[in-house]
Amino acid sequence: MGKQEDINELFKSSESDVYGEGLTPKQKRILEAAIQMFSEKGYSSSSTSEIAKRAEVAEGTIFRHYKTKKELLLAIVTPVMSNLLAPFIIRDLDKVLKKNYKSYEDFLIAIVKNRQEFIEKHISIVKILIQEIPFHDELRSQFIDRIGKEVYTRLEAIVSHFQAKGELVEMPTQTAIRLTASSIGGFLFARYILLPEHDWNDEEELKHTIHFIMNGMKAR
Amino acid sequence: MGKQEDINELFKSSESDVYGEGLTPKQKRILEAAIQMFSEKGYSSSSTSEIAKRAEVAEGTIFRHYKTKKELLLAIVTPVMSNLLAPFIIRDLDKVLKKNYKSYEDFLIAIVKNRQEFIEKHISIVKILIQEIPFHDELRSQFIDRIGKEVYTRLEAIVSHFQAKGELVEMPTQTAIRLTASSIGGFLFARYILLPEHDWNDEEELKHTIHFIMNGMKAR
DNA sequence: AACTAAAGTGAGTAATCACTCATTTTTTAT
DNA sequence: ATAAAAAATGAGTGATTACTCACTTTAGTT
Repeated sequence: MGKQEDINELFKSSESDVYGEGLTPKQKRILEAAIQMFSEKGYSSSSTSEIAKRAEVAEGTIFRHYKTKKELLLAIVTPVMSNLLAPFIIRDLDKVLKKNYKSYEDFLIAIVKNRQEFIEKHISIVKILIQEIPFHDELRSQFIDRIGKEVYTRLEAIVSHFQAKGELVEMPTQTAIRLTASSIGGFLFARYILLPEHDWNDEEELKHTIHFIMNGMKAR
Repeated sequence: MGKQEDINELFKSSESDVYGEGLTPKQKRILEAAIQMFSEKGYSSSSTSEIAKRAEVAEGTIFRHYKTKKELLLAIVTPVMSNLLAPFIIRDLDKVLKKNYKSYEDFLIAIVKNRQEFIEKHISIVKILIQEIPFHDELRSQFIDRIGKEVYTRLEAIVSHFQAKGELVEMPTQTAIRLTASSIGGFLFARYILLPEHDWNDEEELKHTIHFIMNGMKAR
């Protein structure tokens, strides 16, 4: 059904390659098994002993690589958190906007298609992230401080940019961002979490969704 | 901060008054403690022993009233699930629509204000419901079969009604419902879950949100 | 007051939990 | 080939888990 996670690509090394460059085969199996279990049963209903069993590895091996169970969770979830919203964190955003996107609509289409690919590829981990964020302070503060605020700042700039061009109606940028994000987030949520088995026409739905946003906020 | 749950009102009796009419004082304290803990730490990270401690009750008392821990969860969550979407399940919907709401906009304003009150009152339990639905088959199937489908049918009728009046642009009703629900759900999510501490101007936000929906889907 | 049913108790149960560590196996460097 | 380092093991740890049960207390009825 869903595509397999590409463990190698996502977990290569956290920041630079200061940390070890590769993963042990068994370490990979541990991550795969943990991702499976966490997304199926939730973090705290998943026992390390069953993760070990699924990975066909001794339980001790898990704790050789990850000091605690929570560290294992963070190792899984942190890289997607960083990459999920990465496209929003760009230098010289203003130049990029002027060059690449002549309308808010173009910008939205590009960003959604791009993020949809990513989500599709890492849907299990995205699920875990969404599920566990409310219960782990480290996760929440990491998300809000490091990612959320930065992304929000960029989005503010983008919306202001197109408002100044007279393309979007004047309303608090905060509200504009919320409405845009809700519409797109609502689509992705319905598409991948609520009714993933439904027979979706992605192209068509995306078109409707973005037209809806544009009409809803169009300056007239 | 948040308002207290009104245990008495919500848990009076499941269906008719066939079941016992009231709750023991200790039973009430158990429910209050469990709601608190489940919403703070999640269902499976909450132990029955700590629930008992918070309720100042012997652990055995919990199991006198609820055979299992999961039965306790269902006792908490089922009544809000029923009441949350109850206003959508109305007989003679068409008459109600024609009499009470002359536009889709009026309908939306009424329904959102009504549901916002309910969510505000029972926000902890709504959180629990959202958190636990993915992990409990009984919950999910109950929600989809008994509530979801019925509500969806009504919404379909409502959207068709206003499309026929020429008020809404022609698009698949499914898509129209999704877009409407995303916009409103996005507001409620931001308002009560993502940034509950933010200084919200509810009236203003609601106005923007509904204008956004109306413009986005207006027939022109 | 006497009887009954329901409510409440808390010590006890087996199972499971995350995690440790002494030891063995495998990989790497020389 | 040999030594050193890293990876892997699995039996064992005390703590905690959901749940039971024989028993006591409370509430309601006559």
